[in-house]
Amino acid sequence: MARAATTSDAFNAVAEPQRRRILVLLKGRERPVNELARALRITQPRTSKHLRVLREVGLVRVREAGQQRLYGLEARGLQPVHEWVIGFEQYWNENFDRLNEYVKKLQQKEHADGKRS
Amino acid sequence: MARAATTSDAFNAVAEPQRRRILVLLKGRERPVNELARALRITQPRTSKHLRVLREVGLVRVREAGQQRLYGLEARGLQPVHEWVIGFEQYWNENFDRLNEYVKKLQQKEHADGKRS
DNA sequence: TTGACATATGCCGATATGGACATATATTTG
DNA sequence: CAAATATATGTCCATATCGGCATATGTCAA
Repeated sequence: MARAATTSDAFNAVAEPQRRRILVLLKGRERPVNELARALRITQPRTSKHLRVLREVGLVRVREAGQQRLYGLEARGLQPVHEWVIGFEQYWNENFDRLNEYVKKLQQKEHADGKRS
Repeated sequence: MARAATTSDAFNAVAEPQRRRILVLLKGRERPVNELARALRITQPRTSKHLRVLREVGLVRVREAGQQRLYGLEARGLQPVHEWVIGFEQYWNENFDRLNEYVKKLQQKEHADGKRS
């Protein structure tokens, strides 16, 4: 077998730096391809290809506007990523460390109390 | 130029399904390589390679324990991902839509009041 | 219709990757 | 030390990409 396809879901689409930048640029307002290309300082073809990936995984939508196409953010597609990551929040949060210590102390106390009674 | 390296940051490390599963398995407790391999039903070498990637981007830490190595979650490495994604929350949240409508109505009201006064 | 402008695609080259296998390296035991 | 157990690595294969370039497709204006 070979390398697994990587441009098939939001996680992979977002793994590409340029694509992340595109999404950031689309916050708030739609933009035509050339504008994005200029902003990112990359060629138009490359921009179109990234946009295609983003479109295929549902992170952007297109709207025809005369001779140009306006790309807009489809943020809902980022929810799976958010939900997955948020599942780890408690593990990096300082509060978690404190809670952990607290629980530890509590257990020691319980232990002591247990012995005592 | 050629393809950009993809296993150099958390975003890319997490783009791989198996690696995501490994991280999930490491929530709460450390685990030796073989246990992970069995749980994921993938070969040990493959598991070690995924762990290497995760280690290089700082998402897991290793601890020698006799003849085995215990891998533990280093959730802090996921913060950049979380922070990036959270920046889009308002755009997918329904509340945002409601807030938007609310603001719009408020502005109309202000407008009306302005006219009236 | 022709020309200018905006995008999308196809093709090629260089390289990164995931996976399977065999094997090297360590550590613990007998 | 030798055997067993646990991991890490190197090699080979097939394929997925990213990027550049040339070019096809589509749209609007004169």
